[in-house]
Amino acid sequence: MNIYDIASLAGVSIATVSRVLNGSEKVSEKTRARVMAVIEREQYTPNLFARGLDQGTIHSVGIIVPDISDLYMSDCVSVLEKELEKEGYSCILACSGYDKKSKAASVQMLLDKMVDALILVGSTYAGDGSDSEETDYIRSAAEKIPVFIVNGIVDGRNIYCNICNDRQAVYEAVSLLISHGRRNILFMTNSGSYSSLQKLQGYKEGLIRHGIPVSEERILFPGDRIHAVRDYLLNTPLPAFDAVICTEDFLAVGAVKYAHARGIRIPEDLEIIGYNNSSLAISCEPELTSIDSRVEKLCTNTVKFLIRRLETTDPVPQAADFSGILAVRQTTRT
Amino acid sequence: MNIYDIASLAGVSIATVSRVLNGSEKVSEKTRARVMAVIEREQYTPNLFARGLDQGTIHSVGIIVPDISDLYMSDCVSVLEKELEKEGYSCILACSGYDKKSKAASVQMLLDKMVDALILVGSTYAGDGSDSEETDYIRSAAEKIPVFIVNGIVDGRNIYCNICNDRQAVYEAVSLLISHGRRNILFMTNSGSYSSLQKLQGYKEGLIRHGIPVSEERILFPGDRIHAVRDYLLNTPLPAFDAVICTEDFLAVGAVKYAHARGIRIPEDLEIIGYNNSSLAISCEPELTSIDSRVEKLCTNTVKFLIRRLETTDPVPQAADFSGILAVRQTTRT
DNA sequence: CATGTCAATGTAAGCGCTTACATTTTTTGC
DNA sequence: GCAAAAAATGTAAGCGCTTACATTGACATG
Repeated sequence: MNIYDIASLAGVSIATVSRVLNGSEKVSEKTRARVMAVIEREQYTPNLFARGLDQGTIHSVGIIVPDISDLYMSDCVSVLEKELEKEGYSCILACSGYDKKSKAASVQMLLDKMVDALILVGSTYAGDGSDSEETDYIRSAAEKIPVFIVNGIVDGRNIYCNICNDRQAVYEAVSLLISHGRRNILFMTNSGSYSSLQKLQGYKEGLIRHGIPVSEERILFPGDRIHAVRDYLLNTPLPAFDAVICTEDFLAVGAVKYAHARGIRIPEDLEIIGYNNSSLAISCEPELTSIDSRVEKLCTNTVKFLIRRLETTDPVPQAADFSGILAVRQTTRT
Repeated sequence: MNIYDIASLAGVSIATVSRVLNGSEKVSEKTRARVMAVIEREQYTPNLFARGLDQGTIHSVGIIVPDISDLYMSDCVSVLEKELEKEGYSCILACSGYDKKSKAASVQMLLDKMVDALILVGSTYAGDGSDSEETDYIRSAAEKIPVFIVNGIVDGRNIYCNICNDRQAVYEAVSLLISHGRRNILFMTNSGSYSSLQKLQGYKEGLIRHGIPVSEERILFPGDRIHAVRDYLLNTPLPAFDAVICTEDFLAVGAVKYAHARGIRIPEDLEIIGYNNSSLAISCEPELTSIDSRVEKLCTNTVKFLIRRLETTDPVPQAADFSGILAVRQTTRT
């Protein structure tokens, strides 16, 4: 069943059917009704590829996430999909994994699918200083279609970033803990991503601003050496540390677990702050105080930028950042 | 840059370029090399829509999940995407929400996108008995393209289901608890989905087989009445219940929380079993014993069925079921 | 009543590919 | 060295749309 069939059934030309389909004005009410009736009756839907061939787009965008099982990323995808659907775009999902090679492969795969734009969730690893090498595949994709990054920064033409101001958020978290009398605050992270670095930066600034020296041994990377960190948390006599800021809620849950194992009271003897304010934060015991990284805001704004970029000629900001918000629960004092 | 450009740059006809592109045998090595060189140099990728127009497919499948933020579903999508990508199919994701209307809308949306098949994750609600009405939109989609269901059952032509034998898994969990001397086992669920009903069935069968009467007041639906359930768990004097089987890990985490609040010892006084063996199960304290619902197996098999259905004429089973496996951790005795 | 306007509709040329069929070139057997 | 077979390549007809441009016919104007 194609446009010719519909045309002959309705006794009009294909051009008229096409006009009805596309809501063009130049059709009399009478014919429009007749054609619509046939379309309805036959349950006709136009062939998307034919339309795409003519127009160069089928209104799809590629979304790349390293790991869709990650709570933060699935939250992002959830919001992105909802917003894009509203605008008539479909989402082609690619789970890239974390290494550069496979990310680049996912980008290429989506480019081949002729998506109108690319959304990358989660920042690139910038920790090793080879930032420019890490992101060259992004820049090269951006030569063809606009690229939008949620929670990461890559600069370049046709690349648009939306980030949560993690540095500021952690800075404020540190300040809060210090106002509670904490002096020995640990920082725990498991990645060298752009946002993790920002968080670390906020941590350091927070300490320094309050005259507390930064000690490298209070910065923990369980990803690298899970056992060392475990031993540290289980065996270091208090109050060698009296608070922990984690860059992921699940790290905070881990910290809670070790503290419980030692009989440390939370939040009296130890305050713990997680990150992302995920569902984990409210389903564990005690409920986690956590920094809300504004997923909803970041993602709706990303789609706003995307639509503006694709469908208007209005200028689109290269970057937007939003402030994190501390959701206070049971692992910090009030 | 299109196939004509490549053809003239390489000094051949477009048919030859097309043959090179599609790996057809009838091209001499010499010309193939020459054409490939030009393709490479110009970074040419064929227009997918043109190809799709001719062949009627661009090798995409629609995946519908009620909520991608749900751990179970994102796990499914992760596996599905990985497997489909291997086979050269891309995934168009739709987050449908839970109600029938919007599920039907998502189905229609993906049908319009001309996907080759549909994968529905999570069962339909069959709890109200109106199963046939609930699933008619699935059957009508199945008239056009094959539909694959992960963890749910809808029967009909061109519909293929992969499920975890939840009934059996819960039956075995109940048996285990009874072998530990438990008699007052609660069952907690938050949905009326097909799989929840199966779990409930397994629960009842387990009790009956061991001569324990089924008591309706031991079957809890926090979704319906969260406060009533909360009160029950917080105030009912033990040993009115001595074990809980939950149809979701997060329900189990909630149960742990209430038990801790009362100072109930786990697993000595109360054993708790969760479901899905999610990352939640290992990140909480104590770690949850949980029923593994075989997501990996279900999803890889779904893709296996799908590929066989789309690319061969071999018959494909209408349904496959796999057994759940109990992952024993700290919330049950050993 | 001839003519110009304008709204409604139709005609046909792409969009960039694949592929059946036609044509040319190479190989093979004698 | 030639005919026939085989291999390589080319030509052109779609695939199902959109849309610029052409045509038609109704109506108003002088």
